[in-house]
Amino acid sequence: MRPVSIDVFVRNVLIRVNDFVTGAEKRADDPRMKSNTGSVTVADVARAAKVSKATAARVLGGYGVASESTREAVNRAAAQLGYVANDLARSMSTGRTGLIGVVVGDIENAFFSKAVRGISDTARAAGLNVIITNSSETVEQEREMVGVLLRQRVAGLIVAPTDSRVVDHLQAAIASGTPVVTLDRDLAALDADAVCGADYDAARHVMRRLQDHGHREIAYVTALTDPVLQSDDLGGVPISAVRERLRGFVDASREAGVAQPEQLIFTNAVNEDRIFGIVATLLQRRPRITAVLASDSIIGADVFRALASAGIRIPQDLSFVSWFDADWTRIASPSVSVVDQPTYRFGARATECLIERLNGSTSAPRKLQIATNLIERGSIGAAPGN
Amino acid sequence: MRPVSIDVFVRNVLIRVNDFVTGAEKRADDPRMKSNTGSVTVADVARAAKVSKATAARVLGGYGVASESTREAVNRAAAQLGYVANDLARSMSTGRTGLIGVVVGDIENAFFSKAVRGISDTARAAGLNVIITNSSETVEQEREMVGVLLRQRVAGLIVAPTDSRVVDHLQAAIASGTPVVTLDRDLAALDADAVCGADYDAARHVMRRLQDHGHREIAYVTALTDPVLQSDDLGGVPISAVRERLRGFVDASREAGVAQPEQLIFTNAVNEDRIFGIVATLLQRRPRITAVLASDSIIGADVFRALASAGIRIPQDLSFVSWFDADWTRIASPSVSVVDQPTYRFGARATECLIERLNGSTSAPRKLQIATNLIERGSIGAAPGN
DNA sequence: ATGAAAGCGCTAACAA
DNA sequence: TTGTTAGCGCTTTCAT
Repeated sequence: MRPVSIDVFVRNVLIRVNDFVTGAEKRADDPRMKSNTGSVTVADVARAAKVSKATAARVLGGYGVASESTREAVNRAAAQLGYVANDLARSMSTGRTGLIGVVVGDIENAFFSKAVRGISDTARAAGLNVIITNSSETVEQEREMVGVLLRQRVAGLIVAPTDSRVVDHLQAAIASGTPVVTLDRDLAALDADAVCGADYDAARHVMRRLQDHGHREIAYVTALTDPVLQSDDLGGVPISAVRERLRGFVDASREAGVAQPEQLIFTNAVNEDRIFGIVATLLQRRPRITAVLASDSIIGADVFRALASAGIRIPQDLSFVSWFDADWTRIASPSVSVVDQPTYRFGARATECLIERLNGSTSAPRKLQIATNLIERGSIGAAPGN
Repeated sequence: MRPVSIDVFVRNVLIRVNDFVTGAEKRADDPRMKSNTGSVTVADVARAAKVSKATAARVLGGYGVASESTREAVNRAAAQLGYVANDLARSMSTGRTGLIGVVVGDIENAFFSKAVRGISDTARAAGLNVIITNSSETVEQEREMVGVLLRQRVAGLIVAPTDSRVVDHLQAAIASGTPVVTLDRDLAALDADAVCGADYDAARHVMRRLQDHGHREIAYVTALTDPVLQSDDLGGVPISAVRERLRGFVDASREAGVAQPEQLIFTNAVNEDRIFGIVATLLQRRPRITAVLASDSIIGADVFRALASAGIRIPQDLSFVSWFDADWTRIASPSVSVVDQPTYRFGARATECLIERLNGSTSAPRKLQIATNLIERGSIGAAPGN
């Protein structure tokens, strides 16, 4: 027989909970009446199960030991009262939150949402939860989000940093004991693990392929703003992934005998209008540009449309390659050749790195390069005779 | 002159922090040596600023009052020590976390990532933070994630529920005082606010449009599994959005004189292979199917490719409409007409609803319908003579 | 304007 | 195996 008195008491409590909605006064008949969160605590469960708080906590928290009978009694009481553990309190005591903080540039970008999936899956498998935030590719928001996550006391941080010149907030995080792994982008000035694509190699590989098809005047379209490209070399480019691609592009062009490859970099591809404008000017250029590289799939999509609406035939008139294997690249006609970035794996590896750090690894920062291969589809053809 | 002693002390501390990396022993010269998180606390700041804990907490927490001079002293000390507030402790005391929990079906789906963006923006504007989780469209994971969020003591929940027959976990959340708003899908059995698209109307509108073009034999492709469609009516369909679209589809078909519209519903469109198979059988049917509706943009993308690879010309041979204005629909050739679901707005409105509840609103659950309009592009044409 | 002390819900010694 | 007692870092009366 179950202890009937408890059942009755429970019903009473539940009714009260419903009556007052917030549950703030659910224990109105309890002289202490202190609860501000309105939730059932270990103390409540302990009382109902007629054991000490510590004992109840042990079985509820799954640590320490307890006899089968008390274990049962506590669990029953917990179930009846609708006990929900308070992870905040638990974290306070243990000093561990089991939370991983993530800051991506743009969650709407398939590149990142796929990476986030990789992070979530890997983290969950390790018993960690994930908080995802967005920087909108601005340092201000990035800094703010890092602050929010640090105040939430995340165990570690995975960040796709917006600007390699701004590392103080991440440096501070590391210094205070919160490991950081950067995603897709490496920060030379930061002693942190980094998981990136092999962007330089990928760019060179694409260029070689194009050059094999007779292309020389190849354009590169990027969201980068003008000013950062002013400097002689590419040192000013604030995102390593972009910089490495550009370096690969420039080196390969130069080796193929292009005198001024920098002039074939088209910047400010930040929205549809800009991109249509870029494509228009790009098509005017003489000697004729015979191939175009898009720095990411968002840009690529608009470049493709601009090209199509300008009546350009791919690949007869012009060859085209985009970074990232987005959905649209297989639906486009012709289907678009892409540099496949396995971003799910980026996320998974980054999380694994972070977990190693959480387990105490203090080895030198590791800079991981994930191989990216060129998926050839229908958008690369021979350079038209010029 | 700054108090030099503090500066020196600070350096000392900082050096130690770096030496020991975790910072766990940073106050090794402090006899208490109790810190397990390794972070600077209000007590540390108070001591450095030579004020009481309460005073330091007041200025650091931005509540209560303090004289300009102490305010300054405290802030300086905090900056020098690298104080980072502990939101866990803060939440413990105040009983409020300022966190919104979100459970979506699939973060990789642009539909949801856009909604998530709407949620994040709106939440942040209200000073709330967001935890995003994934159910992978399974009830088990949905339940688990709701549990995680509840234990994290989120202030409220926004959920895209996977199965309208499983509401106990959400019911429990509401009963214990955590408001819930469902996104994209309504749960008849749950007394919660819901923000959905006007799916029934949208389906009827698309159908009317198609019928105006002479179409009668119109197919509907959905990820729904067979069994749930067994019942006579559509009552068994576990996702309201899908159900409403199907109802609209069936009603409109019937009104146009189609005897058995249910037979034009093609189920199990869960992956590329299945969808190519579905399209193959769909094309065999006689009388000939002249138009196809895809239940979402993931399905739509594969249907479009299957159609294309089968050599079907759109819209001459067949008209095609997909739900959701995904990227690929404008890149496809012809561009695809879509039912535009402003999911950013779905997310924003859902968050607004939730915030109203957090502010104490106890009005009856509101079921919001966001209008969805048909964006006509190039994939709808006259039905070919049959 | 400032300080002392209690407490949020939990875990973690230490005893019994 | 179980209970007692201190905290975790913060907020919040209540005095001063």
